Amino acid sequence: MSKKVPPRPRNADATRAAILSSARRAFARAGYDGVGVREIAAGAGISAMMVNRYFGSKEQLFAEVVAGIMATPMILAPENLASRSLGAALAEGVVAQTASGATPLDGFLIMMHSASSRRAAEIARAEIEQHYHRQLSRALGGALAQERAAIILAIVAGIQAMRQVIGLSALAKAQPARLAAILTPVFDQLVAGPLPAARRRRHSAKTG
Amino acid sequence: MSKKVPPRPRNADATRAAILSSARRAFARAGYDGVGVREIAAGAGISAMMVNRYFGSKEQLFAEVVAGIMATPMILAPENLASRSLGAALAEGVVAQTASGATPLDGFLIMMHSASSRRAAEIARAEIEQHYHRQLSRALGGALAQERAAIILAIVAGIQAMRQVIGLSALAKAQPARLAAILTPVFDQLVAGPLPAARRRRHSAKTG
DNA sequence: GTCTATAGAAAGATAGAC
DNA sequence: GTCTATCTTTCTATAGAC
Repeated sequence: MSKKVPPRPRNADATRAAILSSARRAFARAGYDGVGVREIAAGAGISAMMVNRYFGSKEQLFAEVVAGIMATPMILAPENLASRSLGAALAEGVVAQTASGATPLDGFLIMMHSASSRRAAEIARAEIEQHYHRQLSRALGGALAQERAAIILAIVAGIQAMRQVIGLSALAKAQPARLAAILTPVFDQLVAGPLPAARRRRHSAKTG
Repeated sequence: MSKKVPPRPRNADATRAAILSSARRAFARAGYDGVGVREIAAGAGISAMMVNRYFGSKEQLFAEVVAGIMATPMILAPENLASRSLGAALAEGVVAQTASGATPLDGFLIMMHSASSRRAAEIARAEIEQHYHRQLSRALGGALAQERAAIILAIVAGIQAMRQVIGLSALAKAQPARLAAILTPVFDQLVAGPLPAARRRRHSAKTG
């Protein structure tokens, strides 16, 4: 063959974006350790070498992917939290967005799948605390706000994990409305927070 | 040196148990992909070759570790569920057992850390459904028992993940009593299940 | 039953041509 | 900017001596 393999049109921005997109999909599916740079490169339609040329290392690429995901608003974004009943918003949001292969929560998938890598877990923890936990703690306020926010995050992560990662039948096949009905009072309770002792026994007894 | 390296005393049962113990610790810490047979062997005080000699392959060793864990009762064992307030038992149990490097919940850690491996996820799902979810659904009873049981499992898994895998500060550093105080009403609500509409507002108003 | 030594595959990262 | 080819390391698994 006299004609060389036609080199890909040179476009740094497009290539960089293609790598990020491919990496996001790959990390969400198989985690940091479960995917190689060759596979990521193939998904972007380039050769393996380019990944390191653009991002320096697999680890730096992972960090950029995680940062990009954290920069996107999601269920716990302030807009959703301020608009209506927090409990209902959280319940409906988490049920809807963990249903199918919804991309908005790639972040949780990536973190779950990458948790076995020490470095990946550290990156995930830092980003979660900076973005989600900080925002949610402030939105909640009241006593034990940090602990309540952390527990809400843990519940969201647990639902995500059992539904999409493990694929627990009772969650994966459940009717969304039923799950939301179960979860709404749970989140409502966590949003309301511990009532002062004097009021504790009157909680939810208003119309009794 | 004329004296050879003294070979380890030959004891098949002890060696096998040592490998299983080391593997359990290693898998819980770093997941299926995150640990090599060399490391497992070192933890058992033997050479890497012995792992495959005893268990055939790394995957078979993993399967035996998981099976061994699932055979052991834990927080969700029927005894605990039947003894007292289910919500309080669940809350105190999960808080206490996710605190330090408690071994009883190695199972959750291993599954979380190994979730990126397709085979590991399948093993985990089958075992969870057969043991924990089945037991818990029966213990709960009532409407939507399967969904409620699955959500309880998801919450336990989420707390575990955020506390021990991710290491979210607000959970890792929190006082156990405070976490239990927040979680008890959450679990109580899930254990009680959705009340008939006529009774809903009287829930927890008994001694008011 | 246990060891040392190594085969064979796959990973991340790099060199140098075009 | 992109490629092919290769370096180096690390992994699982096996062979063969003692």
